[in-house]
Amino acid sequence: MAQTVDDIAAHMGLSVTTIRLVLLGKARQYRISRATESRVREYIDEHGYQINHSARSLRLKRTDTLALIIPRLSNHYFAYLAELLERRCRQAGLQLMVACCDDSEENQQALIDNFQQRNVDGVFMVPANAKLAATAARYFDNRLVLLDRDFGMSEYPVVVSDNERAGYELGSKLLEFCFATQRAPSILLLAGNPYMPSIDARTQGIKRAVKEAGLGRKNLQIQTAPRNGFSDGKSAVQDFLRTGHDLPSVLVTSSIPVFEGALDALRAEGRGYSCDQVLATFDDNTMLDFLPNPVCSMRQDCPQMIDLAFAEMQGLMTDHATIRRHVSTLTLVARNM
Amino acid sequence: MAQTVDDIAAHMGLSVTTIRLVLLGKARQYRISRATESRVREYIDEHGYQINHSARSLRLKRTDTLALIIPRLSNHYFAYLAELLERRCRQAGLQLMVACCDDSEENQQALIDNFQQRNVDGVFMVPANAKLAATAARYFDNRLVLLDRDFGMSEYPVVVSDNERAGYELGSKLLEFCFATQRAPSILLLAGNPYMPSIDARTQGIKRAVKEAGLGRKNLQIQTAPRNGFSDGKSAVQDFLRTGHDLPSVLVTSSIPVFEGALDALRAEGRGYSCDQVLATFDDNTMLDFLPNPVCSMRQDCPQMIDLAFAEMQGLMTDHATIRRHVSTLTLVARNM
DNA sequence: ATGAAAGCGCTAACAA
DNA sequence: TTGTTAGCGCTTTCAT
Repeated sequence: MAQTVDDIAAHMGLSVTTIRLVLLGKARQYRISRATESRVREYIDEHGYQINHSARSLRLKRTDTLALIIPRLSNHYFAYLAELLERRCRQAGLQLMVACCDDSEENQQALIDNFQQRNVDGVFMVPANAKLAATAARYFDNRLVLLDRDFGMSEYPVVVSDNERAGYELGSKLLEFCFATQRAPSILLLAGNPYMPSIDARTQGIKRAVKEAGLGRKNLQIQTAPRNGFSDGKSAVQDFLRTGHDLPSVLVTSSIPVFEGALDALRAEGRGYSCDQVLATFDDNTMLDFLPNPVCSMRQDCPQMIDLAFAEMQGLMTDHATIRRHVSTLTLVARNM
Repeated sequence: MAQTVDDIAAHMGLSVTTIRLVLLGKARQYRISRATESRVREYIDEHGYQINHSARSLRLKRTDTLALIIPRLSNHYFAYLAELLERRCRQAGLQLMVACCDDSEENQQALIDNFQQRNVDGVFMVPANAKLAATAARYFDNRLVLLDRDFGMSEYPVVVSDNERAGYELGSKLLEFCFATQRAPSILLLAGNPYMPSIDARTQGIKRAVKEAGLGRKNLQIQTAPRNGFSDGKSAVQDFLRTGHDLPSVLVTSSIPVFEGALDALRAEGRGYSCDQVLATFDDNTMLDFLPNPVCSMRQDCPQMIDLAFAEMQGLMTDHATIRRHVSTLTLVARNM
């Protein structure tokens, strides 16, 4: 263990106050004599001093620590959010603790308990459901910012993407492409966990695009899956093919992991899959640029989302700012089309 | 703030010891009367109790917290390591703090200072250089496990992949494929930051494969870049093409971000790039399955690496275990070849 | 079978 | 211009 302020004071025959004022750089400003100040500075330069954060936290009832609860880091979207938020926190002198709940409600509750015990100053979270968000708000005295999923609770600040509009734009673009290239305007949407507001909004957006194009329900087939992972995409495709359906012109997935699982299954099953198959997904990935197919993706503006979320948190930690709902715009990225 | 043990004791007219013994489940085992125990249990069930971790840490000089320092989370390899380690720590009742140093030595030093002040019990890190590893070992009383990069310091436990052998296997496979498909046996290696031991080992492995195949230096061209990011891959390709070289049959990259940058540039520049271009990279990505080219990758065994690393840390935190160097084996994954 | 008290290292209020 | 002290909530040791 490093030296404490008491140690230094004792060794130098001074009081803790004197040492502390020098340490805080308040020496000149307040009252310490030049001589004393430089003596202390020298001693510290030589022997070093590292503050004990546990003690400071106990005293101040503040840990300068924030938490981020996400489903998983192996999903690039969440990893990128985590990277951006970690950097932002660090720049502000705060420590970020990242934890994954694997989309399990029990895990998320356990994490909330844990972060409460560890006295984190505030929490960013991708809520598993509305109830957990409410619990977290109570535990953390409303220093809570919700990310990615909007359960419609106006009591807490939330930062989401405009998923309905994204679905609409994506759907419109895809149908337009079908008409332009003499493809049948038929879409298969693989939706992981339709109970999540973000996934549902995306679905609704696509439905609206189909409807406004004057098309009907046979032009849009929807295959749902319990979650948003690789295996969900895979089994969704398998389930779809098993029913004897032909593959529609366009395949849309609700997230990158679902996209990967779906393509994996498609390539294995074969059945009419080729480079002509139009692919589309929500979220983005550089590798999509390199596929031979026509590929379309809706990219979320992660830097903006994190900026907004962090600003909200800063508001909550200082003045009790107004609670706001931020909706960030997605960008359509089209390749080979 | 939640209730403290003192609060509960005061409210119930008991002493803190009594409350604590019940809380710890040592009531029966020790001496508390059944009546008292159930009274206390009821009270706690009703009013709840969350331990104050700051106070506990101060007293015990132990935070039950570990740190992980990696270059960045937007690289899937590191994100996956982080996810696995976070889960492993959580299962052991420990908190993991993940921080990104962006491959900057100053950032890494700052993070080491920060984690020292926060009294973390141990640190996992991808060292930027040998000196920083030594510093960290001093700061954290040797509770340090190095990951991914082996600077040859036998004093500290380290978990790495067998990069030389991976390079050799990858090189051999690629040359073999060239012969089998009547391609000229020529390789271009794009190596991000050749000063990193892992990258250097990969390079040496490929060199050995070329040599053992009876080929010479004109069969292996190496273009280096300062780091291992997207822009490095991009500029490496641009630099290579600018010198008027033709693109060799095989393009190998030292990491996925370099791969992405390289392909991005290739597709833009055009010059002889097609689906016939053989591609290869270290590290793995599901999307590689979907490229039309012959693609080869060397996949690291992240779960095993994290198991080994965590076991080492547990050793360091209990008995002072022997310092070990773990070398994990990579798996070759070939597509369309 | 239960209680009291010291002390971890820091901060802030109050003395001198 | 500098010093003293209480107390944050917990754990541990020693008394009753």
